[in-house]
Amino acid sequence: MLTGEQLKQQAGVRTLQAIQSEVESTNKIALSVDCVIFGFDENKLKVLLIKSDLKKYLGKWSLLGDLVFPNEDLDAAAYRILKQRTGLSDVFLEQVHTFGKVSRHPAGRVVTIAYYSLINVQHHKLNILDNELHWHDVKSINNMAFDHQEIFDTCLKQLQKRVQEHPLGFNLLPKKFSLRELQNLYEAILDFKMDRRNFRKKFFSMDFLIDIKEMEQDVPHRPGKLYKFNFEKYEKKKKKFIGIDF
Amino acid sequence: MLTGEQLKQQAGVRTLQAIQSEVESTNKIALSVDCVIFGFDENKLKVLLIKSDLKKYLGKWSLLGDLVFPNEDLDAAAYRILKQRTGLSDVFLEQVHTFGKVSRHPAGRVVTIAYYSLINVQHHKLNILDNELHWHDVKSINNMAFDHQEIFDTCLKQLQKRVQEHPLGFNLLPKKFSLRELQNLYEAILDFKMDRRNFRKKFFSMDFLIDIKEMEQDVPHRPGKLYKFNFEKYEKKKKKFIGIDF
DNA sequence: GCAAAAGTGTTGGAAATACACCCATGT
DNA sequence: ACATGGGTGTATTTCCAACACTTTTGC
Repeated sequence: MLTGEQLKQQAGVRTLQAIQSEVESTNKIALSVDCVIFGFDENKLKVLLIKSDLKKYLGKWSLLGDLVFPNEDLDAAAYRILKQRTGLSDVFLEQVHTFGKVSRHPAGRVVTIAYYSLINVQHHKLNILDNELHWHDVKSINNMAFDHQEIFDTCLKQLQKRVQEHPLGFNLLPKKFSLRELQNLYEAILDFKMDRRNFRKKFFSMDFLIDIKEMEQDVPHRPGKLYKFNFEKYEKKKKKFIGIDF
Repeated sequence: MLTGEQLKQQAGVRTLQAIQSEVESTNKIALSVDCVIFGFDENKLKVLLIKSDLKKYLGKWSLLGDLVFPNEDLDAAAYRILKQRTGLSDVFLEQVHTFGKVSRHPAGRVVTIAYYSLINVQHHKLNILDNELHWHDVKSINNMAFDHQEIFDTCLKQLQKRVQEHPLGFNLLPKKFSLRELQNLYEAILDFKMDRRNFRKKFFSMDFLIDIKEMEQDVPHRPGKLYKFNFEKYEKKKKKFIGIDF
């Protein structure tokens, strides 16, 4: 059992000076950010990975990440990585989970904050400079470096969940898209086929798709209408209670 | 524009030695864990807070937290805090989000990982040793120390969401509970009234409640049946697809 | 004219909602 | 007897799932 004083000592009832001295001395840990960058291409969900060059993980793929600078916000670090690797700003980014097992990194204690990001591959295509960087089909991902497999799995699950609750998916598509593309996207993310008629009914009944009076071009079949997502209208609607369901 | 070499340098394509030296030298940040500890008492959702003793936040309430030890897993740090403050082990704990604004803490750069925890107040009642520690009705929480208001709000929203999707709520109740207590719990967490008959129908149709053939004692009205939640049966059921809905 | 995907409605079942009365217990 | 909450059933509506044919375009 702890004495009251020890309890106070250990539990944060310290003077600012005491905390400051701890912060400045012993209890420091390296912090990194890792980004699971998703793209959608050829009707498949892809993820951008880089080859690890550490001997321990030679030839394995790893997520894009970097240490967080001491004077840098966490989100800013994630955006920095995205900018460096894809050339894109203003991309969708969401923090998912922080991974901090003591020995997760061979270089010492590194706690990493995982984000996932959704980008439009069309915009990005010309910006891959580094030939160690590749898009991978999410279905073929296994055996990554470090604990990146776990991080990736967690982020993919998060994406699958979120895409059903919020209109995130549109970040993976061009501004103008057909309903077929939208359905292909959902099928790729969730990994199962849906009924085409019910899918359309669902989205039309939400009433967030704007018919922009344009058609697909250069398709070898009847062209479909193109739509934009009405984010403003969506934002105005306050989120409803979903209901207990487990 | 960055050169290829700079890009490599900045983006993690470094030797292990280079990373090690960074990890060991400059890019270190203090890490803490903050716990939003929820309880349920007198039909109200409560949260356990401590009075801040920093001059800057004098008299304001703050979450229970502490720095993470360099050789300690993140979850272990959170459990340590819970054990110290409530005397309880084996409590429900879930990581929610990591907060890392550069100047969020007056003592320097401290990134904090927020958890929420659900405890059974009955078990805990005798273990509050520290008189700076108090249960607060969540509805009356405002103006906390540091950025703890934001952390608290985030965790409460997370709880509200999760409790609708998973059987977490039972962690706040005694092992044996009546349906009335269960409904009161949901109403307290979600902050609205539900129809009693439909609530019962819902839970009975899930078929996870075990009738333990006991009745409430010492109630000034007709006693209700007591139930336990069948976690094993729940675990066996694989999670279904929910459906697109936003 | 043929291949390929676009576009379109109906129906049946399941689940959610709204709603009112009798029952068991303590005082 | 009465006050309090326990326990139950039904009708209505809403939402979801299943399902097939005609149309438009490119080749």
